Amino acid sequence: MCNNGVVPTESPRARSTNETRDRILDVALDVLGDNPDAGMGDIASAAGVVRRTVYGHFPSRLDLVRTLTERAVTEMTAVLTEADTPDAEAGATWVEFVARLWPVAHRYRVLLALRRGEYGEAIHSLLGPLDELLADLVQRGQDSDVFAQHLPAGILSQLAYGVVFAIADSDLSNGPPGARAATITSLLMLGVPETRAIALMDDQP
Amino acid sequence: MCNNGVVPTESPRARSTNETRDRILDVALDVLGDNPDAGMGDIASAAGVVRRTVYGHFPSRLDLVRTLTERAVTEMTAVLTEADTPDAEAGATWVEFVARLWPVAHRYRVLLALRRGEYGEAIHSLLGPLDELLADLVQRGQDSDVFAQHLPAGILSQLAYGVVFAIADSDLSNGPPGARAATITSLLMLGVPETRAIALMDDQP
DNA sequence: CCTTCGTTGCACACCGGTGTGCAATCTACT
DNA sequence: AGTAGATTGCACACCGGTGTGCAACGAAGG
Repeated sequence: MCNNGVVPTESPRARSTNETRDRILDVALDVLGDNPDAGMGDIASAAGVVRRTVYGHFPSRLDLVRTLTERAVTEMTAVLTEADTPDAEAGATWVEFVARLWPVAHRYRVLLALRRGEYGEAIHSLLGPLDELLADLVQRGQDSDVFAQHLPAGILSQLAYGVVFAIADSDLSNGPPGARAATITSLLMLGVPETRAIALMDDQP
Repeated sequence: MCNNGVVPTESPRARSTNETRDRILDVALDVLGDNPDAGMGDIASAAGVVRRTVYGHFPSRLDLVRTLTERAVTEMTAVLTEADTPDAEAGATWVEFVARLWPVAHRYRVLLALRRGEYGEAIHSLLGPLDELLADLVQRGQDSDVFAQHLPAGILSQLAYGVVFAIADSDLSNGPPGARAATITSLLMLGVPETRAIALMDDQP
């Protein structure tokens, strides 16, 4: 146990272990993204591993999903804080946010389907804090008359980033057209006029 | 077999049969709406009938779902044709359409969840013709510069009435606020300016 | 060398939902 | 009364996914 360096250099043994664990998580996102009802066996096969091994890392299917969700929340929260410069105009912040969110939403598109059903409760609770941050952003936009007030911020934020996931989960999920569609659609839903929305998007390509 | 009247008066025997059949369908919408993964047993119980009886009317679960979908398509198509007066402005037609569509979308909200998964293909194919009608309406709106053209009509129509179902499936699905939220949100997505959208809604309350 | 630990390949039990078979029952119609 | 048809209450087989147990293998690490 010689851990002299400042960095907690993991033993090559543990590193290999974490690699398979991460690979399982990555491939699970992929497989479940295509078929949310895929079984542990399908995930294991796709990861080049035996079903039993998956259970070695994740005692139950719920554990797998929960870990996936935690990752998603972490990444999305990071994306939001990166994009959120409190003194900036809310519309510009939103554009920045969706641009960074897009690839993440595409990776975690499975959560849209898993939100309902068995794991819905677990997922929803993990998503809670992020929802609040989002609602705050929309609220700021409404306070500064950048976003419309036809709906309360809590609901409007849900709809706006719900549609981003919906588009990320649809056929046109690939490439810039999808990202652009998601951005402008959500902006319109937030009450940003079309001309203004387009201007915002062209500011930060 | 005395069928003298002009109306094909069904024998009270067959009528009673159809009643249970219809009750199963109605209650299935309700049960599946709350839990899309509910089994045939749950539906049977809720309908005050034994599981075996359900299989008497619908040989397989797929048959049940298909029948439900066919009903939905029929009702929604009717709603669309009622609201569609080809010479009217597209925005007003859309408002009229969503207003009539709302209760139907709420009843058939389960289709949103069932769209993915096993029955997705069957549902999607049945929904095809309706999708085309919807795309046509949106196209007309775009041609007359009432709807924005940031997205092709086929995609925009999907998003616009997808959000109606999404709201009908959400918590605020009950009462006028939900219907109003769905109408204005979809209008905004279609590129109708907020002030114009509100004016349209107030025209036909 | 020998231990440790992740991985493997079986095995198994369990569960829940699906769909079927069949005799019994009840009710409406003849 | 007798019959046809819907409903019932079991029974059963089947399937697929879940989660566990255990012996064996194989490579890193002391």
